[in-house]
Formats: sequence, structure tokens, C-alpha cells
Amino acid sequence: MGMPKDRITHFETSVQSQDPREGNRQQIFEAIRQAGRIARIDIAKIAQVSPATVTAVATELLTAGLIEEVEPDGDTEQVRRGRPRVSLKIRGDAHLIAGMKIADRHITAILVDFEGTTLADHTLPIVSAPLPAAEITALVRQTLTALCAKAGRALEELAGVGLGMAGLVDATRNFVYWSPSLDQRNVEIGAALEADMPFPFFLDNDANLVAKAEQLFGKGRDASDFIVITIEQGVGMGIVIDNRIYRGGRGCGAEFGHTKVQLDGAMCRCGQRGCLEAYVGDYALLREAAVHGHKGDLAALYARAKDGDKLAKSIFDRAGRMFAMGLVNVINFFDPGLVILSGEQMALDFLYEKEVLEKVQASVVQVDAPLPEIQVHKWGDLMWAKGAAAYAIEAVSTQTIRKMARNAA
Amino acid sequence: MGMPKDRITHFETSVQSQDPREGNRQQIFEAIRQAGRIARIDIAKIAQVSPATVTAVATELLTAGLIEEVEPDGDTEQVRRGRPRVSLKIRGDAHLIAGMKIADRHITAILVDFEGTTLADHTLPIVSAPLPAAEITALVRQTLTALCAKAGRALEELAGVGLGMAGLVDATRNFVYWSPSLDQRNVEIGAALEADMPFPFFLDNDANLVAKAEQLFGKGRDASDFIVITIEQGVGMGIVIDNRIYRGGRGCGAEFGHTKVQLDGAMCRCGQRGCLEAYVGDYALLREAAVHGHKGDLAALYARAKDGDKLAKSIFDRAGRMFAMGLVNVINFFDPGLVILSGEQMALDFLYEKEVLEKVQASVVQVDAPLPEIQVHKWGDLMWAKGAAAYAIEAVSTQTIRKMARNAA
DNA sequence: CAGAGTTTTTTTGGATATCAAATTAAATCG
DNA sequence: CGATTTAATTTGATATCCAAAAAAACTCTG
Repeated sequence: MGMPKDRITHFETSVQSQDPREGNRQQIFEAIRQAGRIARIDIAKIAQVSPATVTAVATELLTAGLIEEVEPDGDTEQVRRGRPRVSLKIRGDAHLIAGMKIADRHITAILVDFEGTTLADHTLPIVSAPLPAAEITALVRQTLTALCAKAGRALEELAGVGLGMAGLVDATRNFVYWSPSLDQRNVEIGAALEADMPFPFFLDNDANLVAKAEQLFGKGRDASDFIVITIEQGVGMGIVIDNRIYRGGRGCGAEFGHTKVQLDGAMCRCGQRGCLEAYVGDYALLREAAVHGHKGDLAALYARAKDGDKLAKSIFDRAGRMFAMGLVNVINFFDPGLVILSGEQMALDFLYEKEVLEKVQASVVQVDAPLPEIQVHKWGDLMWAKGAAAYAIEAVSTQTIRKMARNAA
Repeated sequence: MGMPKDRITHFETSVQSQDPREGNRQQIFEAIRQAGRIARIDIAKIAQVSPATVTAVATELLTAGLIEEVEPDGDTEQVRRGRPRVSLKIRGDAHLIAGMKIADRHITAILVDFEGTTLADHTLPIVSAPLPAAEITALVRQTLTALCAKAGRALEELAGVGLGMAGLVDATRNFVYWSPSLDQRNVEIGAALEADMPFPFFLDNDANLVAKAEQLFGKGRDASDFIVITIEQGVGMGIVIDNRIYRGGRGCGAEFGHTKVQLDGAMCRCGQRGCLEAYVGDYALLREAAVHGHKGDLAALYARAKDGDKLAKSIFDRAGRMFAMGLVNVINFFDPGLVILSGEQMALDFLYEKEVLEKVQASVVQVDAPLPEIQVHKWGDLMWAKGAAAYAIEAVSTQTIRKMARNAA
């Protein structure tokens, strides 16, 4: 019953290109995006192609309006003599992009230009979740309309929208196996959205989008392989291998929260036992505290622990140790050079405590090679949406350049 | 202290090619190897290139002596009319290859031609392990000499040798961080071997070589992504993603045996607690049995369990459940389409029991997509060496074709 | 300030790769 | 034996890519 052998695993490689120059176009465009501003001659060095080819491709990209020429960046070491360099950069006006995340209680959206510069943001509260797909579609449209209005742009101007959701999302098919936001399983949500609005949607699991944001703007900028762990309601993970997001065989990537950390362990929301989430998720912590009569939310519980309450402390303590164990397994499996712990909930920073991370480093398989770096990156609500926007920018770039090739022919 | 950004991760992509045709050469050669015998026109279809290009490349490969023309395979659906197809196949005589595995008590080696046909095999007992690198080198030479003698070939005829070892091996650098066969850590064993013998060595972790064997000859032939779990003294794992062996950031791949399955759990040989190996390794099982006065080896203990001895049974039972838990984590992390449980020790087949595997399937994150297939593949001693040979064939092919390109220019 | 020097970018010319179409080759069928 | 069919090769055209040359656009120096 296996899937077809040549099945498509990554969006990036989803179409067998006919144009022999497309690879160079993508590579040169990507070099410009990554550098911000860069002269042709430096592109030639980075992309390992001749200056002549860079000139040719750059001319195409300029004609297509995807990039523009600018004065070289002031702070780059300008050569004193000779013909001055002319820098290239992505043309912000080329496309209008939105990124959004559907969370439990609200939808956050951000409007960016093609360079990634923020033009507006908007948040729409959700009164009740989960919802049917049709209502999600309506809410998305509503959010995007308001978002565009804020920046004085029309909805129709959008060239693409990145959309992050919690749950099991197959990004290659814009398909949702399951999400806490949806009241049914196995939804062709991408098709529903694209039927309603005249631009492409790029769906992904929210943790993958954080990984994408870290890769483009954050701590993963200089790494080709890293892992992002996100902590929110649940625990999520995004894996970047060889500069690409790893999605596994079924397209929905790894589920860190449902890693097993205890044989026949605590009951998890997913119906199985011993999942990490059943030890570190907020509901899991409160469940334990409730046994001893604690009422109130996680913040209150955490405050009690900080005040020295032994019971509260032991709850967080165990969660921290379980988290460390899960993290050790991730590292042992993937052996990444870098692990980024990324979250917005300050309430859960007990998981990031120094001793937890030291425990992790000590428990990884030891060799005489540098241990994986573990970095903690806290950020705000909008970063999720920003990751979605980044994903959409990448997807639209790829598609545009691909189309460009076809039009040229 | 990170490694350089553009560091080489995979042998296959280790050199930035200058020759624009090299990609086609490799692809067409690989298509021939995979098919066994195949006509040019079918290569064109598979490799997505025009028949003209296939003709050109095939002529090159024929001239270089890497392939040869043969009558089409009888059992392939021969077209009745028209010009008959001429099949191409790898020329077995092109190169002489050896594969070998260094185990605890013996070295197994196999001599194959370039097609993978076995020409001879040889086993050399090791009197004591671990050994210094110099002695290992001497034993390898001794084994290879005897092996070649058996087939009436000279040692110097060898074009490459694949070598599998247990432990932490960096295949990209032919470097051993640690191995039970070596009496010291961090050994440049590849350099030592190549200084002693006039052909290249291709080192790898033994589990990766089993994965390679499964990919080329075994149950992984039709899968682009799968995982192999090997059970011998320890527990090993080989991961194939996108047709390539995944080795992680430090080049030595994942260590399934040291996955943590229990917080603050049983003491492992590696000095840490809660490793899977500390629950399913033979020494772990015997350790438990010893508490109750069991003397004798694992086979005896297993026999007792089969006879209904409750104590013995409970030992294997727990080991099976721990193994299942580790396997669930592997699957949750990598989401492979196929998992191959591969081993030679019948004594450990309790791990493969139906109920263990059913437990695994039930504990994986559930989506409405086919569950990963789990296959059990038992094989003999020589398969390890065969995997090593397969790895060497691949490496020598790549290198030869690359050299061909340079000579042409 | 003119020309020499330097560096970047573009243009030019040539070598190749690849493909579509045409041709040749080698068989079967009637 | 000619017609048909299919495979493989050759031919001719196109396009990529690069090295080298040329042009462009500066600075420096006497």
C-alpha cells in the first residue's frame, strides 16, 4: 500500500524543471535575499557561477521587477578604488504578501512587502473553537480584508498568503489531518481558501513556520541544519535539514509533543500514554496541581513554585526533567548543530532553565566533537505570523521565477 | 566553535562538480545499476532525458568499460515488433570490490565484482578486542589477502573496500570517534588503512551499511525513505532519507541504542541512565536474570521464557515494551514509510513479536494516512559485509565517473 | 586635471550539452 | 519482399555558460 515511489516530498522540488537556467535563477535570487544587498561580483563568488552569468540572470530578474539596483550598503567594506559596485536587492514592491496564524483564541496576521518589511498587522479574536472549515475560511477572509485595509491596499493585491495552524498539517498538499482549530478531521483547507480568494495559500504546521522564521530572520540564519522547539499550548518542533524543512514521509513532520517519555505513562489528550505533552503541557501541570487543591492558572502555580512552595516546585521540576529527556532524544536522533528553544509564553520558561539545558548536554551521546548549541529565543505573538509570511515569500518567489522561465520560452 | 558553514555532509555531494554532464552520467549509471538490465529507451524514460543523451552517455560509459551491452532479459515484457532493444548492464569485471565488517570476535569479508556478484568470502577470528589501530590494520590486510587468494585475485586488483564497524563512525571523514573494536578513541583509521594498502577505504557505521544493503538488495529497494534497526550486541539504526543515508550534523548518525526510554533509568554501558540499550541489550537482560540466580547465556534465558518461566518471561516482556517505545519515537520523529527490523540473532526475536509491533503501530501519531510498514528481515552473517561491499561499489562508481569527466576534458 | 591604475560590469566568441526531428537499423507481419 | 514497427543514432538548432576582452566608472598621483 505504499505511496508512489516518486512522490513529491518537498514543495521546493515539487516540479521537475524543464528550464536549465531555473536553478541559477533560484540560486542567485536566494543569494540576494539572504544578503539583503549584494553586488553582482559577490553573487558570482557565493553562487559559484561566472560574473557573466550573474549579469545575464540579474538582467532577467530586473526586467521581471523582482529585484532592483541600489547604492551599496554603507557599512559594508567598500573598496576604495575601481568601478564602484552596484548592489542588488529584492524589490519590496514586487509582491504583497501576508502571513497569518490561527491560534486557539485569535487569528494573527501580518502584511509584508516582498522584502519582508512589515506594512501592517491585525488580530481577530475567535469566539469559539474548534470551527468548521467554512467559518475558518470566512474568518481568514475577514482578517485579510481588515489587514489590507489598514495598509490601504486591496485584498486582490495579495500575491500569496502563508498560513500556520497547530496540528497535523500536510504542507505539500495544503491539507489538514487534524487541528484544534477545526471541528473535523481531514480537511482540504487549502482548496477551500483558494476557492474563496484569488491568491495562493501556503499552509504549514505552526512550528515549521517558526523554523522558517528562525532560518530567515532569527538565530538559524547561519545554520544549514537546526531544530526549533516551540512551546505554546502544546509542544511543537520544526526540523531544518540541509536548509530545507524536513516533513517526513506523510508530509506532516515530527510531533515532538507526542514523543513517548514514559512507558505506560500519564494519559495524554491524544488518547495515548506517556507522551511528553502529558508531562509538560499546561493542562498536565494543572492536573497535577489540582490533586493538591490548587486552583488558578499556570502563572499562579509558577508563582507559588518561585516562592518556594515545594509541591509546586516538584511539579515543574519533573516537567523540566521530562522535557530534557525528550530533547535529548531529538538531539540523539537528528544530531543537529543547533537547537533553538523558541516560545512566547514566559510562564513556561522553567523549561529553559540552565540546569535543564546542562542536563541535556550531559545526556547526549558524547563524542569529541562540539556539542549541539542550545539557544533560547523568546519572541512575541507576531513572530508566528512573520514565519508564515516568510514561508509565503519563499513560495511566491519560487513560483514567480518558475513562471518567468516558462514565459521566456 | 561551529564547523564551517558549507561543510560537507554527504560523500555523494562532496565535490562541487565542474562538469555539466556529470549529473547525467551518475543518473544514467544509477538507473542501469538499479534496473540490472535496461534498454536505452527505458533509461530515457526513467531519467527524464532524451534518447539522444542516453546514447551519448551510454557510449561514454561503454568506452570506459563501466557497462556492457547484453541481450534483453528474457522475463521482461519484450515488445514483439520493431528493432529489438539492446540492454545495458554494469560490467562486473570493471572493478574488484571488497566489503568487510569488524565485529567483536571476528572479521567477515566478502569479495564481489562491480555488479555485486559474490566471488569469495572469508572470516578471520579475532582473539582479543579491543585492539590498537595498527593491529586492526594488519588484520584487515590479512583478511583481504586471504580473501583475494580464495578467488585467485591479487590484493592490488582491489578498487575499493567498504568497511563497517560498530560504534561512532564519521563516514564523511573515515574517522572513528569510538568503537568497541579499537582500544583508543578518535582514530584516523581510514588514513591508517590507506597508508598500508593501495586502494581507497570507505568506512561507515555497521548499521548504516545494513541500510545500504537493504536499499540495494533488500526490502528497501523500492523505498526512497526508510529506517533500518539492527539488533546485535547493541541496537543500531540506519536512516535513509531521499535515497541517501542520513548522518546528522557530526557525521556519525543517530544512536538508537542510546535513546532515552526511562527518566533516571537503568545504568547503561555508556555511563548514562535510561538508554534503550540498558533495557534490551543482552548484558541488560542477563543482569536482570542474575538477580534471581540465573546462570547461563541469553539463549538459555530465552528458552526458559518459552517454557513458561514467569520471571524470565517478564524480563523479555519489559524489554519488548521498551523496544516498542523507542521504535515509536523513531517513527514519530522521522515519519518513515517503512521500518525494517534487521538482525541475525535469532535469540532476540522476542523484540519482533507480533504484539510488540502492533503496540508500535498503535502508539504512533495517528492520521488518516497509511501507517509506516514494519518489516522484519533476518539474515546471515555475511549481509553486513555485503552492505559494506554495496557501499564501496557506490563510492567507487561515483569516483570513477567523476574521474572520467575530468579525463575527458 | 590628465592619464594610470583598479575594480566592477558587460559584451563577445567559442565550447558544449541537450533536445527535437530526421535518419538509420533491425526486427516482425502479412 | 515490402510495409510496419520500434530502437538507436545522427543531425541541426538552440541555449547555457564561461573565459577573455572590452567597457565603464571610479580613485590616485604627479
